Amino acid sequence: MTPHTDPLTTEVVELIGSVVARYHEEYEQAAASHQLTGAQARVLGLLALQPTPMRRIAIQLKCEPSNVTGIIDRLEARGLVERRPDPSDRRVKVAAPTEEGVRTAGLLRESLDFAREPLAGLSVAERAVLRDLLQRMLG
Amino acid sequence: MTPHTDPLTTEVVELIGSVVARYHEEYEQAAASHQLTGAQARVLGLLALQPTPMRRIAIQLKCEPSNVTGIIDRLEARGLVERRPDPSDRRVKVAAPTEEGVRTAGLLRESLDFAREPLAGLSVAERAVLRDLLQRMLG
DNA sequence: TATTGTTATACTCTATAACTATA
DNA sequence: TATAGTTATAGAGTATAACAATA
Repeated sequence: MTPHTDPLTTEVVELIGSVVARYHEEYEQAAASHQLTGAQARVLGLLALQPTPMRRIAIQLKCEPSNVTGIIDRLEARGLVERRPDPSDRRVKVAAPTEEGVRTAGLLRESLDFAREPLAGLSVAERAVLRDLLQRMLG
Repeated sequence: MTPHTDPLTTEVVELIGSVVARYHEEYEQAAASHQLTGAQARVLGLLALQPTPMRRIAIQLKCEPSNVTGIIDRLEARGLVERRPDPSDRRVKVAAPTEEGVRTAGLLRESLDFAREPLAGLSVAERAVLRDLLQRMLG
């Protein structure tokens, strides 16, 4: 019922906190190495998977739609993203990465060494166990 | 050498991304439930462990010292933190939580359900395995 | 001279509310 | 009338540079 009171759980909680801190640090660093903010890098990563309407970006970022306007504005000013009309609904604007945007998203992904490097220290079997435990943690 | 190219590692990397996203979401939510921003909650948590000079807070937050001034200003205006002189060096100001700050930090810690709830689904042995794998990942 | 904390400035992200153009 | 996107506004975090007080 209250596993957070036992020392083992506390230890795991703190380790997760460390993983989160490290992940963020390296993510921001990777973004900065391409002159992008974290939010810009996140959006560019999304769009590299699939061109996306403004509204949907806001949902995926869990932020207000008005914020997306600015983020896309800045990515567009950098030539990494463009707004396209949606033929089926003229209210909608679909954000899509330009060629350079796709390239930058690829580099960004490669420079995210976080998981690659530390996971190299784990065997295949251990990585499989980690995957299963994380999956169960996330429900 | 390049474990990120194999599907298993990719899966683990994505799971870690999910853990990070969920951790942040719940952290911000817990902070907001006490009318605090994430940065304010983080600093209050630090100070609850130990009163800390401004400079040191900046180092622990990995940000510029000038930012800490504003964060402490806002916590001080809320009566959660106070600045104390350091008798041994009159340049230094030590930020310390007030009584209410200590109380708020405690409530904050309790409302961080993130790890408590999902970890309840793992057995003690599984939590121990998870702890060991995370420790090795973090080097 | 070097260090601590602050101020001033500028940019980005964030939420809220009001607006427009479509539907 | 409802929805998609934008604009306007205000608050918070961030970095940079310059400054006062102290070491």
